[in-house]
Amino acid sequence: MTSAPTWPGSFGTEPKRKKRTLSRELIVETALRVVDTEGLDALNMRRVAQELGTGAASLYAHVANKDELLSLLLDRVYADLRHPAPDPERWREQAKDFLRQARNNLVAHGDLARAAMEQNIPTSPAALDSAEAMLALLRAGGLPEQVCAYGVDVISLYMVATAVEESSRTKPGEQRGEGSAQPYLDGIRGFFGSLPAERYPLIVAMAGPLTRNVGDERFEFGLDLLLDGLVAQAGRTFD
Amino acid sequence: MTSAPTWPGSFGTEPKRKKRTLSRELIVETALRVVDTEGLDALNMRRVAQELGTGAASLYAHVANKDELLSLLLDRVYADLRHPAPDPERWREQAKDFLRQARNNLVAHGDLARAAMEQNIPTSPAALDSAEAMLALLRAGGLPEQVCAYGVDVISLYMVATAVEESSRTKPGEQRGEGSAQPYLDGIRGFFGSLPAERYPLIVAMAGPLTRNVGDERFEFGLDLLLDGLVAQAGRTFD
DNA sequence: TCTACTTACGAACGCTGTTCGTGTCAAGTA
DNA sequence: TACTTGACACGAACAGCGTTCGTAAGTAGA
Repeated sequence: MTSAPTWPGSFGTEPKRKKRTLSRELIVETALRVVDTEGLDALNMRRVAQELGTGAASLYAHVANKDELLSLLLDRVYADLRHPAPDPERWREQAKDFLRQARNNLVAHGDLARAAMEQNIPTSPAALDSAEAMLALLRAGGLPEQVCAYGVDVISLYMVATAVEESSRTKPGEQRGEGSAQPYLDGIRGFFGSLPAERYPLIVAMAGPLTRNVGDERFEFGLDLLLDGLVAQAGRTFD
Repeated sequence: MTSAPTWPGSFGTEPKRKKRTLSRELIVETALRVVDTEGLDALNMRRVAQELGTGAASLYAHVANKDELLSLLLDRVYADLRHPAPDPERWREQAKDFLRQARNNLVAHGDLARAAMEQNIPTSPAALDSAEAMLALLRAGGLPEQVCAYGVDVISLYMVATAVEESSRTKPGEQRGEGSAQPYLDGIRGFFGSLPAERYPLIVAMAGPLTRNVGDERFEFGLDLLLDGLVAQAGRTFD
């Protein structure tokens, strides 16, 4: 097919094509989708730009750099949390529910948790809301201020660390499900069991318990451990 | 100065220069030095090769890739740990000593802890030795098998996570010391204090306790919390 | 001496984050 | 209406990084 000739400056020239419109929110949502489907390591400026039908350089009008994009991603995810109204009679169960929620929320985005590990101090709006909510629950439980202050740190570290741990057991972009970690843990179990027993008697003997994978049992164990341990610090003094 | 002419194949030819000799151990030690002085982000194959007076490609005869180098680095660091002989009468104090040792050992290498976060299951010789030692201590305390199995996971996560947290408060390559985290925490304290009190009443009111920085108090708090909490799980049943 | 294997390592490749320079568009002003 | 300014869009290019490929050198064994 022969293309029609183009006449410069002729009457009725076709109007210039409108530039596409980006926004910070659009970029963040797109980046989150990339992480969800392909994992954190697949997230790069070109990949996000490709999804948006533009070039990587275009993103820099809206986000300073990739680090900022990651911060925005995390804040976006933390914004999905619902904060309970503290009830002194039920603070403990509320705390556990909230932490389950927080962890599931983070785990739902696969290995994004790895980025969360590097930004543990809450500085963004949603993360601060989350920290405030957790503090409120611990205070509702009547724990002393300093115990709550240190406690919220320990608890947060645990929550994020377990999310990282969980994500390392599934493939990037893969949805976490009942058996998603099983193949990995089976492999570890086999590895533990095959170690030389004279050097690692306990690991070999306990390969099964070490790699036990029953729903959220491991996380729940940690929650009880943390809260029992926290309550036990109520009488602690600080110089 | 006019250079002396070079005669090909002449008598008394100067012997060929000997190729330098690398080794996996040398590469690991060099990489560790780079991390110690410049931080984890400065660690790359070219940087290590430069320190060794060679090219990055040379390293690949000894390490498969950068990931393997990181694994070797961590194993190298874990190898510095001394493992206590468990004493049932003192298992708890021994556990705390061991964890202090493990954390200080990791923290001594600055932000290398971030790499440790991504390899939480012990698979290398030294890490396995460490896990075995920790298990031995918990078992010496008479705790049930499954409690020890899950406990060693929680404790390990906490130890590594706090090392990561610690490293995020000092500059890469900077030695951790008494006041190294103070400027950072002062900044956070100021930030917390300046937040809108109607949205964040507890964070604003507790800015001081939240950013309290007294020696290893925060870590020690976590140790007691964890061990108290662990002991409290002794009677727990698992389906 | 020759062969085979191991190690050493430069050049080059693909990928990633980011900057620079140019173009486009919209709003405001004269 | 024409011009100016600022914000946004975005290709080309740059520097840096992990890694591979091909070639060279050294060593051990036959």
